[in-house]
Amino acid sequence: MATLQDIADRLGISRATVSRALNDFPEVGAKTKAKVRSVAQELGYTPNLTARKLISGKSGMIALVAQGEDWNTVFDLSPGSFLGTLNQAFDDHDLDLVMRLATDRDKTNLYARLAQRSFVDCIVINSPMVEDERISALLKTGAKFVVHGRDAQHEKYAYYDIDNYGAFKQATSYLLDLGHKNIAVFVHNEDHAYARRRLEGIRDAVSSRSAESSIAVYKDDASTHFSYTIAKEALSAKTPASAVICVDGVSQALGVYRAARERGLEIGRDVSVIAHDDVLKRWDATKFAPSLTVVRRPVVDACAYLVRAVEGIIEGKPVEELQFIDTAEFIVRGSTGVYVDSGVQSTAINPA
Amino acid sequence: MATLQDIADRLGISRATVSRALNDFPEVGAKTKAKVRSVAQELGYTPNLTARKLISGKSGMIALVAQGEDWNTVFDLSPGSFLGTLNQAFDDHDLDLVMRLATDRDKTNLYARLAQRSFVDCIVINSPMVEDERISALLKTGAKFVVHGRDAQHEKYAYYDIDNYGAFKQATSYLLDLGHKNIAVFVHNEDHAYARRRLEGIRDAVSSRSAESSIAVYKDDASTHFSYTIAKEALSAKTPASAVICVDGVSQALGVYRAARERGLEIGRDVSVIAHDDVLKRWDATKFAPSLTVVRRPVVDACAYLVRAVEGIIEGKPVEELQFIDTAEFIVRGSTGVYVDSGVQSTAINPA
DNA sequence: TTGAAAGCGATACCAA
DNA sequence: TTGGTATCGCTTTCAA
Repeated sequence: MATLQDIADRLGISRATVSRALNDFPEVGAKTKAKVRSVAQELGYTPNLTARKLISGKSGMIALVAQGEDWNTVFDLSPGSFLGTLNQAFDDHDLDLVMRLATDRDKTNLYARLAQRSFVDCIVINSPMVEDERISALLKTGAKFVVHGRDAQHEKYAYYDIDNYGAFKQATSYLLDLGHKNIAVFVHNEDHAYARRRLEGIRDAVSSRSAESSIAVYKDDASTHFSYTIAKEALSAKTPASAVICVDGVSQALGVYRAARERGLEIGRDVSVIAHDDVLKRWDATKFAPSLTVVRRPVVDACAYLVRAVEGIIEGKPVEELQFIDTAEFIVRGSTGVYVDSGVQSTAINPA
Repeated sequence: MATLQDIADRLGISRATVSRALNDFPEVGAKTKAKVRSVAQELGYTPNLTARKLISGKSGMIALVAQGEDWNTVFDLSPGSFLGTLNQAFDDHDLDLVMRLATDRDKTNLYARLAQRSFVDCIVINSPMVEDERISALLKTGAKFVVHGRDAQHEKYAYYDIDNYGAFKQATSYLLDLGHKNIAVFVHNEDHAYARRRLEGIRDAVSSRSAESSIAVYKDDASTHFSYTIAKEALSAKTPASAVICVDGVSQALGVYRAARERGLEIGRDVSVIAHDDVLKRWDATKFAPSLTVVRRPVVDACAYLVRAVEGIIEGKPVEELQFIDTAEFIVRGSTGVYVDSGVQSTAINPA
């Protein structure tokens, strides 16, 4: 529990000098610095972040606040490996990322407390809803925050998002080009801003074509064994889907693969599948058989942008300079192929 | 950004009185309190936790620090629903739980910084190793911490643990009583203290019997599709296992069920399975077919104990009073039955 | 290059 | 019941 004063007493100098020495101020002489550092080491000194925060306003701690009843819910949307990368990115900039679960009870209250008066320098929230009250609350209190994703209601805040609309429009166009006419769309919750935008992209792609193609949206409550239940439905409908778009993530594709297998349908030939790639370690899109065509968020870039936005917010930059919309990659693999009439065998354009 | 002083100025009283009023001290009169509260409300006052922490030493924040490269690794050991319950328990005691991922780079350094000098009042770590350097580091710095689990090397710290040894000894005895002689044991990492203790319980149960029963331990690196690979091995060995104990969790049992099904073996009759129940929402032991016999940690109790230990540590109680070892329930369900000779059909003692 | 001293915003003790 | 004041540990002018 050594303090600056302890070091100062030991060396017979003032605590101001000790502070400057430890913070590597240029005016302090090399030998003074060395002496101070060695005593600091010896006493096991570590700066008291609380005192530092009180005077300088900075603690170096960032909070990621996730909304949900338990962490499983959160992780369904934002997988652990992403959070690991994010953690790393903050680490590299000497920022400590802590995570806080906000249950529905807290809702806006917690955010205000955390950001306005608490120890963290900035808070990060993710997966906003189309109309997100957390963002409203944070804006009202003048808190420092960054959003991973973007709602549809507010404008003046820092965010990083991908072009969900464009990416899913492109993916859908690709399916239409392959000749698919009945496309099933699986979605957990349309009130998530990202889901809404992806659906818009899908719908616009379809309606921009003159051909009589159509989509059927299936709600998927995330507890139905990786969308298996709705996949069975979609594949056995009166006009069965020849292609499925999984809006939320690759885990949904597991159910489609299983349902297709059970009906004797071959993925990539009889049924095409596209999913959003959440970069889950356990379900790697490239390990699917056949490998899965995906729309992918560039994870490392995303993390770098988020860190940049957080640093910008801390420095007080205008939010207009901290709004990033990235393009998502569309990666064609083996799970998509040209449409073939049901019952008719045909060669697919899959890679071997 | 109103401060105590702002409220005091407004009312023409001292900031000491305002502080007492807001903290509901008995000596402050009812009407003074009312006036103070109304002005506080009006100005949107919220206490500055940083200042409070500096003087009182308390912020009301607790950090759960988990070791692992990413959160997936962590969640494999400590599932999200448990953390949700824990979060709730701290909430109920007006404590904020934040989570921090510690990668191997940080290791002991982070713990020292976080606990000794930082904003949190206490830190919680979980799943300690048999010899855990985090505990060493925390003890050395005199930090306030609580362990979920218990290592085998240190003594004087607060913890909550279940009787892993006793529970798995009981479970193994049960299998032996049913006549099983070749028992396979699946384990991720024997260096985890809980795994070590469970294995000891299993071994002691076996060696306390005169009969010639034996166990075979299979290492399971958690990436092998829910232990399917080692399950195939265990069931097709020269002397195949008639019973499997999954040390780490119910997800391992998925692989056993699959491997058994593939070999035409019936779980609960040809192969008995016991797992530790990690209370994963997605893989509920009662939803297995047949339902899974488990050793179970009482989750709600565990959380309550952990909160109690944290509060005790904050109040400065001696750690000896904050060491809890709970019994784990052994719940017999349909996945365990009397041993039958291979090839011989027999009625099992399963519930219908 | 260094030291003295003024805060940061609360809490807590001692007087009144 | 209230006010004045020291304090928590640090950063940051202002002087020397």
